[in-house]
Amino acid sequence: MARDASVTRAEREARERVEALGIDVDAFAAVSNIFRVANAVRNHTERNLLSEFNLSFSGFTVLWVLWVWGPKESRALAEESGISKSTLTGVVKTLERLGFAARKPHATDGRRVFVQATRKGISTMRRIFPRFNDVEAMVTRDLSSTEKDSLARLLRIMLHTLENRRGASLIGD
Amino acid sequence: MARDASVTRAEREARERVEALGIDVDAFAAVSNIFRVANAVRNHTERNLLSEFNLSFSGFTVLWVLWVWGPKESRALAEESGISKSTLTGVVKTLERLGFAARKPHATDGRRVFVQATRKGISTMRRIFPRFNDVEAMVTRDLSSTEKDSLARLLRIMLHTLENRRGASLIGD
DNA sequence: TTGAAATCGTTAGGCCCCGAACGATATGAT
DNA sequence: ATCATATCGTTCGGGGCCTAACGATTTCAA
Repeated sequence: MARDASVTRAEREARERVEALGIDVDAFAAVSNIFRVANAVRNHTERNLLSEFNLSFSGFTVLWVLWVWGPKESRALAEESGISKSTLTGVVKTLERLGFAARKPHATDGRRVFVQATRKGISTMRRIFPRFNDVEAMVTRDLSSTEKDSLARLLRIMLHTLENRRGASLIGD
Repeated sequence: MARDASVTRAEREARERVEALGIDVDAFAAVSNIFRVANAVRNHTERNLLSEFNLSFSGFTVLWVLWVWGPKESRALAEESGISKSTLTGVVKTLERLGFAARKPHATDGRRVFVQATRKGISTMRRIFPRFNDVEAMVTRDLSSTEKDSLARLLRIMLHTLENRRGASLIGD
């Protein structure tokens, strides 16, 4: 029962309503389930873990990147965190207010700015990350190790497709 | 090369930095890749398709739910769309302003409100959805049909785990 | 050397997003 | 019939999120 992965009622309804339109149902099911899971896990984590540290999911992500990669310029930090430069400005402001991160001007280039985690930010991450990983383990606990691997692999293929995206008619970068 | 699903540099860095902490690396890889893909596809769709109709991703989702399910009460509509009641209030306001949805009071219960798609909303969805599905097909084009099925199935297992979540110590619903 | 073009991070404006608190309405026990 | 309780959708306050436009700085070609 814990492994019951039957198609949900919502999915079935959607298929019936939509099948007449010549839709790629496999792609639809895969992608819409990605959104559902991401949304659910994100909300769950924000409510039950990150709120304890006054961190948004994005704030956590940015701090995590700084923890793993060390100091980083704004542009690269934004890209690595999956948010825009302007959003990063606000997120870093919040992290600064919380004492988790600090700005540092570039030595020779007056335009650039480095962002780095403070000691407090690093020690906080060391406390949060294992608990974050506990959530990751919990939400995947009904998958075997092989299945987790397989899931990650299929998603990596999609990421690769998105990065080297062709098909300009659809995408228009 | 299109199927190159090698572990990304970011992922490798993260593993090295994090392995000492007794982390469930499989869970970490699976979940973080879900976030990456969801984020990328969402941004891509908003920029390249939905902006043409002045729709946010949430606006699109809500309208989609109304299209598939028909009129729905606010509370259920919010839940089905994966957003909170208060967020729904704002999204429906926007959909009303665009002429895509309308509110309708409940016949006997003065508290409840139905939301339904307008004719314009429905005809717009009929135009958007096939193009949305084109994007879904594009981002999954390097997966076989079997792999798409497998991906959707693994994610459904996770959704089921999240719905029937136990482990109150971690989750504290 | 100087001025056009590129690139940096920030700001402005608009929507999304949440939890908490609220007024309005309905329910249910007395 | 009354009043406590529950539930409805909305409002409020504070962030996150985007694109477009901006000033500041750097680069590079004439």
